[in-house]
Amino acid sequence: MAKEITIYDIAKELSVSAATVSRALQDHRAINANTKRRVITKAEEMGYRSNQFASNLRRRKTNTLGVIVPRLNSHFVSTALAAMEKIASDAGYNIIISQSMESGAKEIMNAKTMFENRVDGLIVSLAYDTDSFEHFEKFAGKGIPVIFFDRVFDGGDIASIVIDNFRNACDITKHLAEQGCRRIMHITGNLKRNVYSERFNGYKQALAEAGLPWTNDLLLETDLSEKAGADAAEKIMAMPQKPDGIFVANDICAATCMHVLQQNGFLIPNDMAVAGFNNDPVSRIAEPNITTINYPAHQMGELAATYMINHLTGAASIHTTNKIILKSELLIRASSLRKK
Amino acid sequence: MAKEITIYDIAKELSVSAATVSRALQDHRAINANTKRRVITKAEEMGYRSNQFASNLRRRKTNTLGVIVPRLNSHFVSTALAAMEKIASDAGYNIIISQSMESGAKEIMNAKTMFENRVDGLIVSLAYDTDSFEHFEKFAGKGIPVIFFDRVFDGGDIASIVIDNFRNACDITKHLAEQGCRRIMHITGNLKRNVYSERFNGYKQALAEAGLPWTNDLLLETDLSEKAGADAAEKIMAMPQKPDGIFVANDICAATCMHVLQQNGFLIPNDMAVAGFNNDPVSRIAEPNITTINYPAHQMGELAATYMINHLTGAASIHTTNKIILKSELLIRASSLRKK
DNA sequence: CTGAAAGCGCTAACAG
DNA sequence: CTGTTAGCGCTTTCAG
Repeated sequence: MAKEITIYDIAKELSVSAATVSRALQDHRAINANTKRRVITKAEEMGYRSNQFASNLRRRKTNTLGVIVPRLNSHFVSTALAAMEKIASDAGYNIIISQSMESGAKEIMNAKTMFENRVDGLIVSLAYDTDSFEHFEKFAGKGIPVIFFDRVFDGGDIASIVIDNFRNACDITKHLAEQGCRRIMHITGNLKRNVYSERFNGYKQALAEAGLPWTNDLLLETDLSEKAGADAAEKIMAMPQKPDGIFVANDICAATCMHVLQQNGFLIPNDMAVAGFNNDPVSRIAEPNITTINYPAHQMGELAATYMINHLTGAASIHTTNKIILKSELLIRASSLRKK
Repeated sequence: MAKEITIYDIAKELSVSAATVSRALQDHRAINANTKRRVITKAEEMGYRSNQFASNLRRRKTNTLGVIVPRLNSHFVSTALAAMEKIASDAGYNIIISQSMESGAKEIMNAKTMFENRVDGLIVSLAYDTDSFEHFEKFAGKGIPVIFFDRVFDGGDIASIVIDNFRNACDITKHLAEQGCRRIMHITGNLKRNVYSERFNGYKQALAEAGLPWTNDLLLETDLSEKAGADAAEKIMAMPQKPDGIFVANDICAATCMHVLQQNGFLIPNDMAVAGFNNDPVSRIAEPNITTINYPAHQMGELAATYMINHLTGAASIHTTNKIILKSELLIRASSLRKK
């Protein structure tokens, strides 16, 4: 393997010092334009590539953001990540990504790796069963900013970007009630997580406001996967007293659930009205189209990254704003709209 | 900000050398078990975190894989990435990800960053308009392995993981012909890319075999987005001579196209039979379910990462196997299945 | 505008 | 089993 060219090699060739080469390469203003040109040309010619490690080591800064997400392969997550990557990359930051696979234990390991790789900042959406903040405290201790998005810790004054899950769930449930639903079921994820507990609370609140009773059998806790939707449909069909409205905490699960119900002869929305959450592409393709909440995944990713980078460059501190609530809205579609 | 603890600090506290600390921390076998314990305990106690840069600099190795994809937010890509991340992470590798946004120019910049960050290996799926190999040649020059997946360069002896796009397209088209379609249209992406050109060729081959003529107006080149599907439907409805079968190169585009056609009164599959590609969740949720090709995204990601890591650890060379073709298969569903 | 020199924190020969 | 030593390649005062 060919020897790596260093700034010293370039310096020697040009009979200047390594310091000059280093400065020229960074376009330092105190370097003669002509010298710069010579250095850059020579570097190219010799096949030089800068060594980020040496630079990072020396500068004590990595220009890298760490991102930990529950899983990569969800429409919401990958959309948010795509936006973050774009912002970060435009600002000269790299992104290292890892997935907790919904496991708190894995998340702790991920955080450790990010810590040792000295990310300049960390952006996180929590795993299903994370219940300790400890593994993120280390970052705070070293002055490394941590921002949470979507799945965040309840309360506290931790920087986070969310939507108003409570209100959205309230709106959806209220809408179902207005469509004449009297037994509205809620299918959701792990209630430990803010996003699901808040939606559950919003749902209950709306039921109460509509004067509808809530009973245990109206709640189904699942992993919200495609398969969970089908399973949920089976359970619903086995219920002695069936629901006439179903509010599912994500679209993909809502779609499969609805699909199985339809295959078994139930009419949507008349026998059962269905609503999801996220505005995933499937909600627009399922027939009937699924009523949902427009979740600004792209904006959320964009904002998390922008916010982080502004903090890192000193343009604005993360500590002055603790919680950002993005606008999200109810999209009423055919799956819940009953003819009057 | 608190001072960073280094192995020297630990060494001093314990009255041993830094080398011993370094070794103990790596669980080097030539270190007394007792010493190890003391070092590890002390490190924890002092809040030590290893500095990967210093280590990388010294070892000339980063334990990082670079991945460049066209975009993160596609079901195929995020599924493949999720699988890669898992394999890499289990093997102690980090992953840094960047997206070319379908632009060859951006891809070149991404490659440069990966190069300077000294990734140990690079995994790539090409942008729409990449047509030069140059930016990857640098890697080969330094002995850094590069593996392509899905969107690869045509021919050559470059390590790549693909499916048999030609045959799959052939199968799909043949199936449509067997269902009685006589004017089969093909909606695809940029024909510069292997995946689309091969599908196009397979499609034409099957037409020829079925004795069906092909004319220019049966091909529609788009960006295969959700919106492109709707636009395509409009174009189809404006065609003087409409197709009776449509083979779309991805499911999401097929789904929206089909949806708009249905809204305008066309019956699927009887007026027009529809087929997609990828086995995206939407293909299973659209009504009727969409005939498609089961694309092993997960396996592909898994294989790319495994293959890369085996090469890096010396377990198997990338140079002995050039091209891996994964099994993929036609899934016939209601969108193309006509009653006899 | 340029150079000399020191050191970021870690690892790996080599020598005991 | 442990210590000594010499860098990895770069940046950045400080001094011209």
